[in-house]
Amino acid sequence: MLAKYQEFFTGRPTTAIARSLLGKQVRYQGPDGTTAGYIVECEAYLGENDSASHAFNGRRTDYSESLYGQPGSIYLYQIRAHYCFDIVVQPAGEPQGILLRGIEPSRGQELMAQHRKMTGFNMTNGPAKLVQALGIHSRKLDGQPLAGNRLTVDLDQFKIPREIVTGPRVGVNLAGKDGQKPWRFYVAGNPYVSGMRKRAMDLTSYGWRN
DNA sequence: GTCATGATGGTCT
DNA sequence: GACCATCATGACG
Repeated sequence: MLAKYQEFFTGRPTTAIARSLLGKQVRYQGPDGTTAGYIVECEAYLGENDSASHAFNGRRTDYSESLYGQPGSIYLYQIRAHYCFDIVVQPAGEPQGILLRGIEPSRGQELMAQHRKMTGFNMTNGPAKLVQALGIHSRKLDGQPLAGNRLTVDLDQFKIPREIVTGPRVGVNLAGKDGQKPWRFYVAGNPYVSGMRKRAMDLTSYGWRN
């Protein structure tokens, strides 16, 4: 199982891995129940040469150490009063990652609403929102492998996007070298994509082919 | 429904 | 002491 994850998260450009992550399912088995959702939005961070990456110019500290770990492991970090969740990709020592920015709840919606104290699309349409909705509120899982973990990604059961939209990443320094690079990917029309305009939402199919 | 603003906590120099 | 891969709110149209 571990081998399957390592294979999926290596061997192709990180942008290609990010695209193929759309429609896969994230699942977390928390103490109060299981929550899950389909990935509808993510961003690629390309490591030492990416001005928006935590590892830009080879920066390496205890804080971001897990970004340098095995492919298919968890990079869980804090930004202001919130937690965000990256999947580490590429061989160990190559600090690239994919930030999950939006999921469409598929299981444990009531639990998510409790965690978020909110309902509807606002529950999971942002990187810190989805982490909170799943029920994660610490960095305990930082550095652990996804394979066999209580926080994991299901690579076998997935939905297929009708169309994938590409654009500049959110919240990064636009003036930086790679600030405008089109390394954000999302399912066109899905209402759980962060910042999705209401008129752009496809409320019939949510942007899926199946 | 769109936009600007302030709160927020930990890390790094 | 500055910097942030953010979020919720409240003002406007």
